[in-house]
Amino acid sequence: MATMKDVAKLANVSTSTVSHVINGTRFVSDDIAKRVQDAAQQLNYHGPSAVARSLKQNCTKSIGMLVTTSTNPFYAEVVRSVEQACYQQGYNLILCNTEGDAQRLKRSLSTLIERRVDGLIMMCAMLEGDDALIYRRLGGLPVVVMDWGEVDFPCDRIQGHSRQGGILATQYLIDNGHCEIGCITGPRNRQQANLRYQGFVDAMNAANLPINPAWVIEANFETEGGKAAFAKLQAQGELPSALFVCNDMMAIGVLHEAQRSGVRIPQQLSVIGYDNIQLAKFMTPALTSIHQSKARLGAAAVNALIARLHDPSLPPQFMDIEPRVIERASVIRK
Amino acid sequence: MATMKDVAKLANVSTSTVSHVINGTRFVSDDIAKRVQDAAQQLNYHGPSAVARSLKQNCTKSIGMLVTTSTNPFYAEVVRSVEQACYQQGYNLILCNTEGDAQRLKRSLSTLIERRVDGLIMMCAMLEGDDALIYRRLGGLPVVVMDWGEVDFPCDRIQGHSRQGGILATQYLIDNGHCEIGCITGPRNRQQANLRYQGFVDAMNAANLPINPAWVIEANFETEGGKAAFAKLQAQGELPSALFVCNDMMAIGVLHEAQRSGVRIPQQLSVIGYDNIQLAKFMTPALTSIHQSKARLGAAAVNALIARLHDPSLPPQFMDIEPRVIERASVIRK
DNA sequence: ATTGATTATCGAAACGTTTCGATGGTGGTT
DNA sequence: AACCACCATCGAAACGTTTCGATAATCAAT
Repeated sequence: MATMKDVAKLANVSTSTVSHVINGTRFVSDDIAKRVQDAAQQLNYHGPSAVARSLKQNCTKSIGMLVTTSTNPFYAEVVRSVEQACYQQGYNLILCNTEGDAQRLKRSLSTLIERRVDGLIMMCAMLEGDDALIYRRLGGLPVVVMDWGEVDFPCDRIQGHSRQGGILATQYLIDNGHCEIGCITGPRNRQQANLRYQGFVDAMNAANLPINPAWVIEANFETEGGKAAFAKLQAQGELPSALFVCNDMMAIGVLHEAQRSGVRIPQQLSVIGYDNIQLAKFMTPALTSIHQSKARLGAAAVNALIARLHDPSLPPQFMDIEPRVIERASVIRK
Repeated sequence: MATMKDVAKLANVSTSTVSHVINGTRFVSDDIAKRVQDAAQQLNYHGPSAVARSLKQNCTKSIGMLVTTSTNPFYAEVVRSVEQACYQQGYNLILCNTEGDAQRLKRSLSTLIERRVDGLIMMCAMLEGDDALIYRRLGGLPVVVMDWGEVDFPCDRIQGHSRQGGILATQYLIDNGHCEIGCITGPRNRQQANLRYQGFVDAMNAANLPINPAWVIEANFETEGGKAAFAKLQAQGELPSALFVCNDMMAIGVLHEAQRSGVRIPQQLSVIGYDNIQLAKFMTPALTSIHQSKARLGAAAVNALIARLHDPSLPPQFMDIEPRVIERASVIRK
């Protein structure tokens, strides 16, 4: 692959001149510029090597993203919007799945650091205990955290406004005349999962409705988990009249299991989900859900990162994206 | 960030020695090794800069992937398996969405080349006409194509065995006693879409069944497209007794629209999808589908790429992944 | 004529590694 | 004592850029 040197030699100018012509970074007389262009063309020179450039400029114009599983539709949509924002800002995205594996998270983090990404977006469970020492390695690398967990290193945070979302969902059920409301939560040790549940509690309390502990089930944010949770709920006897399921994937599992066991939704049981993934509207019945803009989440993360690149002294930023209810067919007025 | 030079200075050895100690690339006496380790620790040195290393070694240990939309569940699963394979082989994945935009494809391709990725995986519609000139830029960069389209530059190809899959799906419907079979295809200018349709035609012909052109509808592989296609089908009058929908996303649209307009599936209409995306089993009714292993597709692509890196003289490779029927509840025996 | 400002170009160092051909020291063989 | 082989380490060049200070030429003002 041809280099600037080659071009310079052929055009009989110095490499610096080539660099300036290619980048348009300072004035070069017309005929020399042309000579350089021609030489470049002739040698099939295509773009300065980003790796050499990065070495010299000490910045790679790339950002790393750690995500639990990029196939989860919610994550997938966020990843996509992150990539989109990167593209618009001239950055590239290096994507790493952790699959919930601490070892893999550590190794991926290390390679991202070695690759000298300019910043990091983390949307995955974080390391705890001794493993967390690895964050010391970051050495001032800007990080945006998009998910649960307390973090003991300085970073920016972008989140859905989960507590408010939980309230919104529950209130919506209440407003539709439901009093017996259950909740299928995500893993409660994850902050966002817990906040959604807290929102549920808040709304129930505010409405003076009792919470039946048998109707509160902790699951894993996966479809299978939702399925299992519903089976468990059903095995216990009496069903509530409505269910706040803390993400759409679990809600899909609930819908499926309900249908399988002859419980009609929404006639016998109303269900509201959370995340409003793209497929929610195509479920039968179409899933009522709490929408949080994945596009805004992703864009906000990238923007926060880049803002910090420009001014590393910025105080840690927190940003919540407002949720709202999307009414569809899985909740019935009682 | 500390460099090898710094470590070398502190440990009073040459940078080359540091390099060898860090990489374990040749014997170094114990005490010197220790001195180096200590110095590294003290300076908080973490890993050689991949960018400097890449510059010197002329290989980046990273591969680029161009994909139409990473949120599409099928693509998402393939991307994930690609990333997984990369991780296992010590590579990183730079992901770029094209969103079906030729301009964006071109720009992404350019930056990937400038970044000197070691190889490229393309799972997106390709450029045509003048734009295709850009492939000349590749200059010997190994490319694996995972999708439709004739390609006029040398590359490896990994694909689902779409024609066979189409036959499989159709034959399954026939085996279940269906004679009036329709087909909702993807965009026929895409090779894979067309092959699936061809498989449909093959199987129908082989069984001496007539193909009713009114029951063959071309759509766009999206949920909305499936929905629209079904609406169109229905507007035309008589429905077939079974439908081969050429991907699961469209099948989901069909299921949804059918339910909305009171057509019972599978009682009135059997449906078989294609791809067997993760959510297929959670639809109501659970979607019978043609499975193609996304994990194997992704792994095969990465392996082909890396094989070629090791031996660039390899002849172009073609690889098909075998499809098979996954029986669920959306097809009924007639 | 000298100086100064301006313009057009160049040359060399630097970025952080890896690599390869020295180099100097040690011990064993003749 | 001279030679050789081997070992541990070093030094310098190279990778492909960018950047900054230097240089040379032109022209205007003193």
